[in-house]
Amino acid sequence: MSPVAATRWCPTPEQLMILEEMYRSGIRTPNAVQIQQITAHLAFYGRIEGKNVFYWFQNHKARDRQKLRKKLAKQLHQQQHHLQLQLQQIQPKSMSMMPQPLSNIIDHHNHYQHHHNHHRSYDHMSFGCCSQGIGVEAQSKVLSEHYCNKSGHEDMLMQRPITGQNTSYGRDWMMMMDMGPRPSYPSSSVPVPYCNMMMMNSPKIPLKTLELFPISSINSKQDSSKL
Amino acid sequence: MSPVAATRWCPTPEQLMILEEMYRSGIRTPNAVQIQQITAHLAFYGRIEGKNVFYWFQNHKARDRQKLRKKLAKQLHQQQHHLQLQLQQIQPKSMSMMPQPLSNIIDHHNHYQHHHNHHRSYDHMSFGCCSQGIGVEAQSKVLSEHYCNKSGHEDMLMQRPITGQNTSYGRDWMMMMDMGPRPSYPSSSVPVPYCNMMMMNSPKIPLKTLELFPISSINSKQDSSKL
DNA sequence: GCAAATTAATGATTTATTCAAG
DNA sequence: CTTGAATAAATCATTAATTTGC
Repeated sequence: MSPVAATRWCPTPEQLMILEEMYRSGIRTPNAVQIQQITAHLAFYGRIEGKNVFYWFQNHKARDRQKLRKKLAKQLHQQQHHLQLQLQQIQPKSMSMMPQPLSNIIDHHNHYQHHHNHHRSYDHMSFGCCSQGIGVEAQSKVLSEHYCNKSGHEDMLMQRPITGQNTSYGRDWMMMMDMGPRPSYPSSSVPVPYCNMMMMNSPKIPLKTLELFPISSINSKQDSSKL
Repeated sequence: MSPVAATRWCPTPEQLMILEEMYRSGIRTPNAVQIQQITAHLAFYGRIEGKNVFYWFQNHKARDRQKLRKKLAKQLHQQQHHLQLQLQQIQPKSMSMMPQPLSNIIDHHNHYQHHHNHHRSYDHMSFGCCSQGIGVEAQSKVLSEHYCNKSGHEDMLMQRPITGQNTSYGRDWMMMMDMGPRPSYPSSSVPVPYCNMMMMNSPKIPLKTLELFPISSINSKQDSSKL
C-alpha cells in the first residue's frame, strides 16, 4: 500500500499563503469550478484535494466569524450595562425586565393582551416579513464584510438572487456528476432556474466544457434570460 | 440607487446581538413604548423600524417555544423507552429478539482508529519547498472512498474505514471533487505565483496562466461574487 | 538540549437551521 | 406541512507549538 496520504492534509506554506491571499481578496465560498481550479494550482506545491480547499474556506470563514463575534460581544458587553440601565428608565417596573426564570409565567400572563395591543398598533404594517432570499446568509455576509471590508462593495454584498437559490456548491456538484453517470440532459439546456445573473457566482456549465470554450457567452445568455 | 431599503430588514450583527441579549434577559413582548425605545437604540447600528423589532420578538419567541417543545418531546420519548426496558427486565419474555431501529445503536460508535504510520508523509513535502512529486497520492484516497458507498448496505461492515472518511453526505461530492484536482500537472506548467488569478475583481480578467486554465471566462464574474 | 506532557490550531465530520418548492 | 438544498455552527480528531522535568 502507498506509504503516504493516510493522514489529513497539511498545507504547505505556499499553499497556505495562496489560500490566505485569496481569502483576503474576498473569496469566501468558492464554487465547484473555482475549487477545482484552486486545487489544480495548489497541487503544484504539494498534495491537495478539492475537499481540502473546500474545507479550508469553510473553516476559515467560520473561524473568522467566530473571532469577530467574540470581539463584538466583548464590545457590546459594556454597552449592555448601559442599555439595561436605559431600559430600566423606560419602564422601571416593567415585567419585561424580570430575570429569565419568570419569563414563561410572565409571558403567559400578558401574551394575549400584548399581542392584541400590538397587533392593533401596527395594523397598517405590511406583513411581509418573509419569503425573500435574504436571511442568515446576509447576516453572515455583514459579518464578513466587517472583517475584510474592501471598499464600497456593500451593495453587492447584500445582493442575493432575490428569488433564486443561493449560488452554491449544490448545483455544481450535480453538474460534475453529470460527467459520469448519466447525461440527463444535453449540456446546452440546463434545467436549473437561473436567477443569479448579476450575482455572478455560479457557472452553471457542465464541467466538461470548461476546457473547451469560454463560458461567458453562455452566461450572458442566461443572464438575459432571467430577471 | 440608494443601497437597498427596498428589501426586508436584515439585522446587523450588533442589532442582532442586542436583541438576543434583551431576549435572554427576559423581554418577550415589548410594548409600544419599549419598541420605540429599542428601535431608537438599534437605529444607531443600521436601518430599522419598529415593526422589525416587533416581529423579531414575535418570531423569536415562537421559535424558542418550538425548540423547547421538541426537546421535551424527545426527553419524554426517551423516558418511556427506558421505562419499557425496565419493565421488560422485570418480566423477561422474548427480549432477545426485540426488533429495534438498529441505526440508533449502530450509529454513534464511530471514532476512527488511529494511524500512526504517517507522519512520514511530510518527508517529501519539505515545508519550504515545492515542486515535486505530487500527483500520485490521490489515487489511494479515491480507492478507499470507493468502498464505502451509499446504496449498498453491505457497506455497514465497512463503516468507519480505518483511514478515514466517515460515511455521510459529504463524501459523495467529495468524490466528485476528486475528479478534478488532477494533481498531474502538465510538465510544462509553471506555478505562476498566482494568488490573484482567482479573485481579480476586475470584470475583465487579465491573467497569465490563461493558456493552462480557462479560468478567465468563469472567474470574471464569480470572483467578485463573494467578496 | 530532549522528549514526554500539555495546550493551541486547524483539518474533517456531523448536526441544526433556514428558505422555499412541492 | 413536508422536504430538499445549502451552509453555518458545533463538534470531533490530529497535528503543531509550547511547556515542563530531567
